[in-house]
Amino acid sequence: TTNVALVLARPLGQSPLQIAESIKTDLEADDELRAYLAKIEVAKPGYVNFYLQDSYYQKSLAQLQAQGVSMLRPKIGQGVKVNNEFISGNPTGPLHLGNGRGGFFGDALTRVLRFANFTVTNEYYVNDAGEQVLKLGHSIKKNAEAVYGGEYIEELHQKFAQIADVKEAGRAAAQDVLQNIIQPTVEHKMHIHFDNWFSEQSLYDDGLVDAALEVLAKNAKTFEEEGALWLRTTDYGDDKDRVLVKSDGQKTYFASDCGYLLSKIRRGFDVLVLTLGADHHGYTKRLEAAARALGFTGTLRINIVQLVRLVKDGKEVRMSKRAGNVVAIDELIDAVGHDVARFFFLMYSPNTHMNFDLGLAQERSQKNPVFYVQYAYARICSILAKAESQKSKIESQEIDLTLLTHEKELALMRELERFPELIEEASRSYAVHKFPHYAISLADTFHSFYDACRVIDEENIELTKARIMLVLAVKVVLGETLSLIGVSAPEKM
RNA sequence: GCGCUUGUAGCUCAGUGGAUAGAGCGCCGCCGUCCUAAGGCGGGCGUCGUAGGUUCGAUUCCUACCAAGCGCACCA
Repeated sequence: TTNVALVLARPLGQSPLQIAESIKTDLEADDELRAYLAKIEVAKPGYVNFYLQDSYYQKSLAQLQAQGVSMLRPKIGQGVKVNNEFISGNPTGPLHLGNGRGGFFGDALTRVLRFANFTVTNEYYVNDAGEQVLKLGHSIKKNAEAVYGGEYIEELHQKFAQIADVKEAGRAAAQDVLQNIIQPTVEHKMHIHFDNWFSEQSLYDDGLVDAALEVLAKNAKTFEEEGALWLRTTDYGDDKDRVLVKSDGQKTYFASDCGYLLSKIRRGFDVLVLTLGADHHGYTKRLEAAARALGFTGTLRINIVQLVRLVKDGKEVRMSKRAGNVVAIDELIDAVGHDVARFFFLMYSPNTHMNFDLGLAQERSQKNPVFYVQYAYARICSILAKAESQKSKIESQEIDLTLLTHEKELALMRELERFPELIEEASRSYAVHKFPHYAISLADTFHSFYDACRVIDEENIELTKARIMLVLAVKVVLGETLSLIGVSAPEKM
C-alpha cells in the first residue's frame, strides 16, 4: 500500500483520490508490473493498494530454495568497517542486569550487521587503569576506603589482601575478576564472543592518550584554565567543557576515552558504535565532541540502553549475595536459561524501562514466547525428518509450486517475504528488537498453517512436495532469525 | 533547577503523519483416528499521561504541565 497520493495532494493541488486513480491507471498500463500484480485498488481517503499475484510468492520461494540464505543478505554493509563496543563493565565485580541487556543488544546488533555484510569488530573496553582499580584494592583489603562488597570480594580478599601496595592489590584483583568472572560470564553464560578485549592501560603504555591530547591541541580544541587542561566540548553542543588533565597533572578518565577514540579512528573504522547504560547517557555529548575534535568524519552511533529493574512481589530487588548491591546477569541466566534471558531482553526496545520480575522468573520462563518460537522450529524439523523417511515416494526433480494456493500457505509466504526488508531496516535503525517479534509472528503463521494444512499426505504426493519446499523455506528463515538474535534453534523439544 | 528516556488493553510490551491502534500473558468457550496440543480457532467499547498547537489528517511532530527512571565533579 502507499499513501503517496495523500502526500502529493497538496503540492499538486489535486484531490488525493484523483491522484490515486491516475497512479493506478499508469501502473496498470505497465506490462512488467502486470506480471506480478493481481490488481491495483484505490481506497477511501486516497490509498493505492497493490495485490501481488500468488505466482510472485511462488517464484520467490523457488528462488530461496535455489540460492539459499545468501539471497537474503543485503549488500548495504559491503566494505564498511564497524567497531562495535559494548558492555565494557568495570573489572571490579560481576556484570549486572544492565550489562546483560546491553550485552545481548550489542551482540545481536553485530550479528545483524554481519548478516548485512558489514565487517564488524566486537570490542570490550576494560577499565583497568583508573581510580576504580584503587577502589577495588581498598575493598579487598577491607580498609576504611572500601566500596565494593559481596561474596566475590571475600574470595579476592583471601587471594590478594596480602599484597602490600593497594594499587597492586587492586590490579591483581581486577585481573582476577576479568578472567574468572567477567570473561566466563560473557563467553559461556551469555554466549558472546569479543574479538578484542581492549585494555585502558594499554592506551597509556602505547602513548595513545598523549597522542590524542596532541591532536586535540593541534586542532585548537583545548585550553588551559585554573591549571587544568580542558576540551572545548561546548563547541559540539555539550553543556560544559570537560577536563582532560587535572591541575595536579593527573589525566582524567575522559582523557582515556579520547585516547581510545583515537585508537579506533587510527584502526580505520568507518562506523563507531557504542552501547551505554542509561546511567551513562550524560557522556554521549562529550564523546561525540571528542570524536569530532579528534577529526573523526565517519558515523558515530551511541545507543542508550535503559536500566533493568528487578522486581519481586511488586517490590524492587537490589541485594545479591554474590555481587553485593546488584543482581548479577549470570545468576539470572542460571535461573531462567540462556535462551529465555536473551530472548526476553532482546524483545524490548532499548529505551524501554523494563521490569524483570524475579519472583515470576521461573514461571515466566515457561510462558516465554521463546518456547513458542522454538517449538515451531522443532515441529518443522519433525516434519522434515518424517519426510526424509519416506524419501523414495516424494523424491523427484519437478516441484509444482503453483499448488501452494491455500490461504495459510500464502500467508506463510507473505510472512517470509518480510525478512529481507527487516534486515535492511534493522541494520539502518539498529532496532534489533524487531527480530524476536518477527520470530513470534513467523512462528504464529507457521503454527496456523500447520494446523490447517497437512504437509505429508501420501494421497497427494505433488502437494506434499510443494509443501515440503515451503516448510524448508520457513526453516531457513526462522533458523536465521533465531541465529541473528543468538537463540538456539532446537530440532526437538 | 537543568538535561536525557519513558507514560498505549488487567499485566508485560510492540507500533504508526493517515484507512476499524496490535502481540504475548491472564480470563472465557471450542478443537484430539492424522506430521510434537510446548498447538489451533473464537472472544478486546483502549480518554494511546493531561492540556494546547501545527496539519486536509496527530496516538505519532511542537509547546506546557503531571508522573516514573536516570543523569547533571579538576569521580570513574
